[in-house]
Amino acid sequence: MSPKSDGATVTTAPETEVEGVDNEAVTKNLVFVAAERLFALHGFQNVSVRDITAAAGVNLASVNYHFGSKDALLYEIFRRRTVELNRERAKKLHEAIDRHAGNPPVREILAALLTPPLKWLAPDHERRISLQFLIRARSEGTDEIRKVLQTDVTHLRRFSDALLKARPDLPSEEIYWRLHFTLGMLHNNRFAEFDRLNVLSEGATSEADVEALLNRMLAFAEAGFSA
Amino acid sequence: MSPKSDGATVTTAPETEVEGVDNEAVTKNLVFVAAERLFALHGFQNVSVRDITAAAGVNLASVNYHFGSKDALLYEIFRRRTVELNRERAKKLHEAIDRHAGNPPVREILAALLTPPLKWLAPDHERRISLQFLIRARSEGTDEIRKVLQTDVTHLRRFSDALLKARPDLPSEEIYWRLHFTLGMLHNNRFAEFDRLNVLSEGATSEADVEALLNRMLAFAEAGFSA
DNA sequence: AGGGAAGTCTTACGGCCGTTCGAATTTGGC
DNA sequence: GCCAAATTCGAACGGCCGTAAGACTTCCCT
Repeated sequence: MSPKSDGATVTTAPETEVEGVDNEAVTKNLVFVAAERLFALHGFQNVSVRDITAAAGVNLASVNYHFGSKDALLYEIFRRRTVELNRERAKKLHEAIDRHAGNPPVREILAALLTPPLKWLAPDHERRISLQFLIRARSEGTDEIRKVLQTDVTHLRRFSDALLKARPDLPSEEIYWRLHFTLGMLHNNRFAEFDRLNVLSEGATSEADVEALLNRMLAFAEAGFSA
Repeated sequence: MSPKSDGATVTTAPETEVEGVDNEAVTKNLVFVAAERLFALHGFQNVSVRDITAAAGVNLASVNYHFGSKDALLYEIFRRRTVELNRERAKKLHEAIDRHAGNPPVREILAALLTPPLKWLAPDHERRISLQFLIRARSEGTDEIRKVLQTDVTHLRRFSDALLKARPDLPSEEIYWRLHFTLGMLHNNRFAEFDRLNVLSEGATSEADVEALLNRMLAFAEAGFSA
């Protein structure tokens, strides 16, 4: 039987790295990791199922057997990484809310939004490629992914609500627009854009120091919210 | 003979709209306009040569006859629109430089950078679809386009130089990063992102008022540069 | 040890793609 | 009106793609 559309058969957290010893679903993980990397580097349309299975060292039919289709594979990677990233963000946001009696300042809200993805961006972080994947999937994904992005704003609303409370003096539309701008800054962090920036600055900029990049982005965005 | 790789045969400004009456290269223009629209709406990989020629009402072979290949068609659209946009930006920048004795303030530099694309974004502007095309081509384009974007930073350097002069107190790397952030805000202006924003704000935001959007972006970015 | 489920493998089908070719047609100069 | 060049047209070629079918192997449970 084909294990399509289960999502719950693997009970013990199907992480990227195989836990402990070789257990079940080794092939599925190999496909998942290889596909994520290739999609992130070359885009969804430019990577064939044959490319994925060859890079993973598994049989061609593995993608359709374990995920149902190429589209479903993309969607599953997108879903898992999005959930993972948003969980980190939500955790940081709630910590900030608790720390400030339910009404954290703008900078802390933005830090909860930006810190997780920027940490993933670190050169040695195991989720570095995942972040590139997510950025790409946002604009190059399938119709289903695009529909989810446009429809499901529950995660984002947590942050807009917090910002509305932190700056009740601002019109709500102003809050939404500035959040939109901030997200634009974040989503611009693609490898290609960094390369462009490095050429422009003649090597004076480096995205390797993500701590400094985070501080810069926070300072820029916070100032924008204080305008 | 096939008119590949000429670029100079049409001497009288091959604009989108056919000038005066029907002259030469009508088919080429039909293909150009149809391809630009389809690429902007659905992405390069998701639009076939057959889609383009069908939408343009011309023969299938027209793309290869007039442009050489599908890739070359994409590149020509990208090149023409980029030149057009950057010319408007450079004109505004030089006007600002003349107005301020060679050293315009940050806001005027940013206005020169952001005003042209935001004007194109107006609902009734004839370049509205061109801007969407350019934003898409930046991340989904061919290797050649990506190479040009990364290599040719001469246009961008005009703005970074002006910003360096306007804010000599800031470290140069700081200028480059903030310019990078500002461009990220700009490139986030895709239809899909506007839709998402509209859902989040429950209709409170509207991208139709590009004048207001420009002012918001300028205020945000200028504040970011003043941080 | 047996048997069924789960997974892997080879192979190939049908389809859409970009591109090309040669013929047909139109255009422009004389 | 003629001829040559430019353009348009119909048709097809070769190729890569996602997916499925069916045989085969491995694993696990009783």
